[in-house]
Amino acid sequence: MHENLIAYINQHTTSPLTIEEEALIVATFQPKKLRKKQYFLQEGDVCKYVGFIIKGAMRQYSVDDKGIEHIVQLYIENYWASDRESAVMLTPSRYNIDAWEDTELLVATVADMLGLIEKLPSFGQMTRLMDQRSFIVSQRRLNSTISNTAEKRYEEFAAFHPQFIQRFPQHLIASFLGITKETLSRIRKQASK
Amino acid sequence: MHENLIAYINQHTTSPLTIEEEALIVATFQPKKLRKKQYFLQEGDVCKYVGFIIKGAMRQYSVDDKGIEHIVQLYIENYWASDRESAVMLTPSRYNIDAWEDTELLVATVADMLGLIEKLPSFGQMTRLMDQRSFIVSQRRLNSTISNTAEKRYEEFAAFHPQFIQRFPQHLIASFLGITKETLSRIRKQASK
DNA sequence: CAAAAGCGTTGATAAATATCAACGCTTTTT
DNA sequence: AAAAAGCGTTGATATTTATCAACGCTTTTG
Repeated sequence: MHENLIAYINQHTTSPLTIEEEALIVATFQPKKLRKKQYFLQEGDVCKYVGFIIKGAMRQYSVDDKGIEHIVQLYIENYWASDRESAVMLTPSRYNIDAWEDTELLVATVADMLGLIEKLPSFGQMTRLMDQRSFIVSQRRLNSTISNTAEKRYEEFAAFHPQFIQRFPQHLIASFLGITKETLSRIRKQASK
Repeated sequence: MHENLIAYINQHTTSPLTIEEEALIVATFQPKKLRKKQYFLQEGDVCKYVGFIIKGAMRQYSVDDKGIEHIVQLYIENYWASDRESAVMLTPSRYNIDAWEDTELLVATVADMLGLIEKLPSFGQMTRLMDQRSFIVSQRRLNSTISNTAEKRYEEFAAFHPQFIQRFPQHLIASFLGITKETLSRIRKQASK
């Protein structure tokens, strides 16, 4: 169960975890299963947990006045699910996070994460890298959104994230790209000619 | 000159810098002046420097096939200017960063920054916080972009970033929001009624 | 197994936004 | 001081994207 997480940490650090450190990781992260559609975080709650996905797929989204969902993040295996904004700022979340497929997670509290960062240099290094990469990916996506047409955005997305295309239905991809499902359907029709 | 930076670090850490640590900061960060329009980073170069703005204003932008600039970031006093993507991944930057006003910076190399993070716990703490906040701000902006109309996006931006509205011309704000200057002009006209 | 919900597609139409061109005003450059 | 460049605005028009409604197919649910 925890092997994936250990391997993941070791891949993202310069010095691998010692046996004792591994034990601390195992003791800290609790396995948890979510059924499809089950919430991991609900809008309005302060995010107190971080989940590492062992198996499954999740999504993070806001809901506007009209009740329309807007996907800000898609998660699959080896991704960290949580609302960093809420967890860091200790503010109520503007997002929901739920399971799109039945999902197995390893869960730690935000407080536990801070403790691990203190105690394990490797863990601190890994989370720092995650923070940096999250920003990088987000900025790229932002740049793509303000620079490109919907069509180009979809092409780029499909090229760089084929895993997501296979895994999530089109209407979620459309939402992630900031367009309607109808528009995406038409874009794909055009492109296939 | 370095007082702003020292104060900034102390504001973003739990334990203030010691005298020795302050000396190390001062020794590491070199003052640098940029004239208006001067580049701090050019597209295609690997970002090797990080600049803390003492006085002035800068912008970071990509240029598309048609030669149109798309602003991904605006910087003023107490902001850190750099392309994190290029600096972390060691890849050629897709962005330009230049001075919008005459600007005074304190500059360190990316390598120096890594050294400081190793040596000074406070500095490590501060940069971690910066990484987290950058992501948070970016994700908020992304959510706003995919969820709202141009009008709402501008309202939100004006409400949360009045400093930028005063400091940068409208066509840069428009680009930052992902719309044309004409559209922003019309939005403002509407809103003023 | 039947009913319902989820998904992708298509058509007709409306709304949002971009494009192109022109103008007046201010600031910067020569 | 004159010329050029930068900025914001407006009008006319084109393009992109959203909205609303309907349909067929598949998957899930009762």
